[in-house]
Amino acid sequence: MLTKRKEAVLKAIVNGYIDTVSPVGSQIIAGSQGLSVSPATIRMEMAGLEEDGYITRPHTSAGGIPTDKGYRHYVERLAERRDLAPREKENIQRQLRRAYLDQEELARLAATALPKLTGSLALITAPKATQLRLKRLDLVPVQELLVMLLLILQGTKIIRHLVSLPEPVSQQELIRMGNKLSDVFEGVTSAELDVTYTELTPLEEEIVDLARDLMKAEERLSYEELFFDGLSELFDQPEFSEAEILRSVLEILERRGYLRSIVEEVYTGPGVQVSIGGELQEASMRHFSLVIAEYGIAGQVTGVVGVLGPKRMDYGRNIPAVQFLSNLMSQVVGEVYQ
Amino acid sequence: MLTKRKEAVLKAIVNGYIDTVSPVGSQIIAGSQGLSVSPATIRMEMAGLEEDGYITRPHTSAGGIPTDKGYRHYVERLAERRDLAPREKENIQRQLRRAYLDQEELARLAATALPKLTGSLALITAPKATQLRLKRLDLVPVQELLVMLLLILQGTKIIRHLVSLPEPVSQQELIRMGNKLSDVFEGVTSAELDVTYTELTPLEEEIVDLARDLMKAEERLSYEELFFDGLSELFDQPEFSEAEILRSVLEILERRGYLRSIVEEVYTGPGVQVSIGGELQEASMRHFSLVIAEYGIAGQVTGVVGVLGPKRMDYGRNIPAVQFLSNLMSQVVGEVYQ
DNA sequence: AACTAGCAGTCGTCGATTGCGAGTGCTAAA
DNA sequence: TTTAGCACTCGCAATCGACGACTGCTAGTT
Repeated sequence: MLTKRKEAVLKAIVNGYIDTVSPVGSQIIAGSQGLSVSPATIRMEMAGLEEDGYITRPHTSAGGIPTDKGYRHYVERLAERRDLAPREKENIQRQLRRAYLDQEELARLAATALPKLTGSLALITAPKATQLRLKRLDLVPVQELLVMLLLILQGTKIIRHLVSLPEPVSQQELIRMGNKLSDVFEGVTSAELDVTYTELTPLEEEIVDLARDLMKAEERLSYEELFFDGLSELFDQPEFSEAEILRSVLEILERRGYLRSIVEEVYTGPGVQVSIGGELQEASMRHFSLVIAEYGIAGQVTGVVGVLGPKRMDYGRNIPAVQFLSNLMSQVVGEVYQ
Repeated sequence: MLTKRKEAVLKAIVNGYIDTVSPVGSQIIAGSQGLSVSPATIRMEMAGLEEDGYITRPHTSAGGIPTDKGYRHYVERLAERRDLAPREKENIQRQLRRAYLDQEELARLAATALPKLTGSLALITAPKATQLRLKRLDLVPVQELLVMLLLILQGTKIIRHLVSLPEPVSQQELIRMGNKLSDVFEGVTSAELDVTYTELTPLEEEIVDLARDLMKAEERLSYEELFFDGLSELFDQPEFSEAEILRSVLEILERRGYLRSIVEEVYTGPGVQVSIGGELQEASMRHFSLVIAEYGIAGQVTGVVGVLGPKRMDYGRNIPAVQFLSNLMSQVVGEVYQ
């Protein structure tokens, strides 16, 4: 357990380091509010903090910088949360309102808004329903032996697939089939899409089978596509002035699979989650922190929203920002799903 | 006009610079094949080339590096085109085949394939039809007073839009309307979507009006979304080891509007177009070249495919690569549009 | 007249050296 | 327990010089 004063020193170090991106020495700490002791005393405390693993020093005679453990303590107990300004909130709200139809668009818009607020890279997955419901099924001719199967699902989601026909089918017939199948299976989940239900022609059965497979495949998908935005915001951070670090991050971002796994792994419960540096596994993430939260309707449709930034990001601001976006997106998604 | 030998020297300089990314001196040039004269003679030629603006020197006693003018001459007359290996072609073909339904997906896949081939960033727009044709119209209930209007267009494109109803309409009625309107207006262009055609209820008229507006708006859109991929490929290039340049490029890429305008401006005719450094306007593009080509069916559906890379990219390979992708994508798009 | 060998001179790069200043750890006194 | 003082440690930036890659020029060769 840290003493009150040690905590104050740690807080000053983290705040200072977030500010200046360089090791902070005892004199500067002594000058910070709430600590009216001499630098020498501070140094004693720093020695203690170093021993306990909250800070390190780049070299013998340099100031302290927080370790992952130090950041963690800071995030959990020391950082003062500063909510977004009402103006900022309204702005975002207005932007997201524009896209409550297309949920991918929603995610994309959110991904555009976040970086400016947080100085970090935004990571967002489109909302994903755990159970899909069919609202309508269409068959649209493309070529003589090729039709597009269109599954329109609850929540404005659409699945498309090309189907090869064994023999030509008239457009009238396709429309009839679409109407019939829509009629029979409206509002049904993938599990309930059963061909034994009614009397169907062989071709109709085949299409229903295909539709079920498509819906199941979609449900199995762990997450919708992951959007990110704000790379340049990230690159503005002084600690990333070396191209090497940037390169490694870029590589990871382009390997989307990895990011998805990180998002899933990190995510362990409701509310905003913070992962700092080494906590993210993967060596090249050493210099980064991730702040994420789930959004949507629990058990029905959910997605993930978060930011990836330098370890020394402004947690006090970013955590509420992610929180706010998560709530807002839940609300927007909820409107379409009732 | 350049003499044969001056051209040979220029070619050696460009090739050498592309290889080593550092100024190339007279001795190295003298050693290159096809030039059996002494370095001193080369120096004379180099002096001439410099005077004519084909090369510069970073400082008095350094080798030559090509200017934009030098590259231009190289691209147009000197570079030896080297086509992709059959193996590479097959690979790409196989990849693109997977997505001939979703044309956005097609663009995305192409954008993933190109960077590896060219060591550059890929830029691709999804195919865009100059004139849209309606294949089907659906009305799907979302909430009591909210329906989703779905326009299914030729070429598997879909437009979605939410419509607020003045009063509740039964699902049966919505389906009936969808079928009726699909029936009346099947295969029609936006210009022909005219409410005076048949007898329609006020609500139906309203929907047709909306559909026409949506299609027109879509047609007016100058280009579909622009995809890019391969940033890390770009960052591997040694001349971009300074973070400053990277930052400026990233900013431009995130300002998608600018890229779109560049693509449109640069594009002036059929075949592969090359723009080098300063030819791209915009100061921060000084170090880059763009190789782009149109694809699709002229006058019907077109998109743009290209790569953005360092000025010293391998033009001899990248130009055929872009050419190949343009042809391939034209073919794939053609299959859906017949 | 065209080419080349030779040479003096230019200029960037790299490594070593140095001085400076920020910041520490320790000791001894308050 | 706190603080003042001081010697000491390091990183950083600036300076310097040696080195070497090239050039431009001149004078001689083919």
